[in-house]
Amino acid sequence: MNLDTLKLFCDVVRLRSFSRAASGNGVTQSAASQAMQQLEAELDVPLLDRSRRPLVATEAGRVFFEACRDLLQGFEDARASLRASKERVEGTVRVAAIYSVGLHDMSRHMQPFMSAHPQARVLLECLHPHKVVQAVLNDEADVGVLSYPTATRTLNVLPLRSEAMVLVTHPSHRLARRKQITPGDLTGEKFVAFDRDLAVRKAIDRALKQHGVKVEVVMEFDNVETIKQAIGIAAGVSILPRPTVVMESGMRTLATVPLALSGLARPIGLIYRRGKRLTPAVARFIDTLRRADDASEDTR
Amino acid sequence: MNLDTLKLFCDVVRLRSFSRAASGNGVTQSAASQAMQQLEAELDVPLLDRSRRPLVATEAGRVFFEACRDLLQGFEDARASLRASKERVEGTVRVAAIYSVGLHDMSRHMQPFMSAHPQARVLLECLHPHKVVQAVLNDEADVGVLSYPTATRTLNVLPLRSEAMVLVTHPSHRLARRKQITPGDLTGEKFVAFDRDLAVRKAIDRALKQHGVKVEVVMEFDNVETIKQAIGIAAGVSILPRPTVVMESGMRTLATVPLALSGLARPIGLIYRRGKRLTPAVARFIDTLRRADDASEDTR
DNA sequence: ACATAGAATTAGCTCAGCTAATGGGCTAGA
DNA sequence: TCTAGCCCATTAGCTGAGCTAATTCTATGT
Repeated sequence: MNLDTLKLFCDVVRLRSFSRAASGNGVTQSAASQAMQQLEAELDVPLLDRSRRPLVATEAGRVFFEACRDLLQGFEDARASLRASKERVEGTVRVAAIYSVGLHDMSRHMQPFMSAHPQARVLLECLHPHKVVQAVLNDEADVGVLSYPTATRTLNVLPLRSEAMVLVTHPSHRLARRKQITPGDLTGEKFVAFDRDLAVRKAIDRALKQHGVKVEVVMEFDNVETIKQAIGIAAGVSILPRPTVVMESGMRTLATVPLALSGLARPIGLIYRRGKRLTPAVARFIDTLRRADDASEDTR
Repeated sequence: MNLDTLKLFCDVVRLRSFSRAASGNGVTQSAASQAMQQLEAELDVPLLDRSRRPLVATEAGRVFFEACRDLLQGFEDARASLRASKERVEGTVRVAAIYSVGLHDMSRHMQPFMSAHPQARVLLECLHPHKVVQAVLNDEADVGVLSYPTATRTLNVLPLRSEAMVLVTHPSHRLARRKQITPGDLTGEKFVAFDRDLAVRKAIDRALKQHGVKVEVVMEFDNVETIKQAIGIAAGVSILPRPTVVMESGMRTLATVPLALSGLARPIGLIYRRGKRLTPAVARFIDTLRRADDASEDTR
């Protein structure tokens, strides 16, 4: 059962003529005649009364004509809505980012992309690190931006930059004025840490242990914002990526001190599904991100 | 664009599997794969995300799936309603009859047909003679029953019977008591005639003229009932088919006298479109009619 | 009755779409 | 991490559904 046949049938009924309907559909009169006979055989009902000139649809033919009309209309509608949704998705980039990157950097990087591609849409969602990975795996996001990205069988990684880690303290803290500190200065300090299951926590712990430093963990949080608030009420110090505290540092609400802990830096990367064929919009978005981070490298 | 392909697509989405959908539709996995690729190419949109196992529909795929679902449902509905309408029409006989036959005979003939074929439906419509022909020509009736039927290129005739014509008078008329009359007895009588454009009028005029009789036409009507009413008020006499006045004759409200006008009789016949293939129901109905009229022949 | 337009029929061909066989990529379980 | 198994993609080759061209048949108007 072919939609072209149904279209042909509708035209035959409308035009009351096989030959005109046929030429209208780019086939011969013979083809139309055969198609209609086959249709009638398939449905086992005479649809057209050929004993009159010009031919007319039978009762059944009229019923079927109405139905076909609606059917074809419905199909065209579906096609149209598909085209529309395609346009929409084509120009859309769905980004899942961890809080600390999303809140500080993404909006900044998105500006040049948006102005360069006005037809494109960027959907940014800030999530817990684990959720970022899940979102990309479930194809709820085209790309994910997170720290300490790890490639898997299904995920590709594109390193973006490496963020320097600094000591962050309350402005009145004894170390706040120091130009530089050594690992040993931190011994015994009250420390506001990341949650144990975060990669950044493990990296910091490893670095401290490597330098033989032992701190007193007083609080644990899963995001930078809350840690900053804790430092703000002088609950302790912490080690955070520099880009996440530039604003507070500038406003003197928090103090930052460069840290000489070898190998401690937070790598930021971009992940996407390995198999996935990237749309032009997504490809250009990734390009924009890489370009921006190459220009303002913020390592060490 | 094939409905089978759309069905296959729906099954693929539902079952989340090419191979299961394929075997469900009686084709190989290869065929399904090719069909889906072709569908996606046709619509220029990826409908299925094959990079995950089990596969899932893309956003566009889900949209199209919904549409296809409705489409296929709609088609099946149309098919079903077609089947239903076929059944209905199959068992229906649409009869168009002239008043004088319809009112007196048809209901009588229909009884045995209906009881023999309880599933059948008979629609009887009583019309003006010209309208009877039109109804059959326009396929608004399967068969027509009328007097003086004439075959044409498009109409076949099946003679049913020939009705004797009798003189009909008011009971108090001077000729009412006569056993038999000769043509000459009618000379100068006030006469209630059929309309000039009716075949029966022409037949009566021809017969009277043939016997050199001249009557005084005082009224003209296009149907037997009105003529009978006119006779009932003693407006004049008339010549009518005997079957149309048996009741009035029995009740002595009108008088009937046998008429010796050679060649004057009203033939009743059945007409149907020449090209038309008669349904079993119509064929059996015609059969019933012929049988009944053979049994109770009412000629001369 | 004839002419004409338009549908049915027929024979033959072409390619859309199928199968069978094979190759490649997820995914799971050791 | 490696491997087995399942599932989809790909390819080559074939078959018949559906097309065209040519002819015949039929309804209708003159």
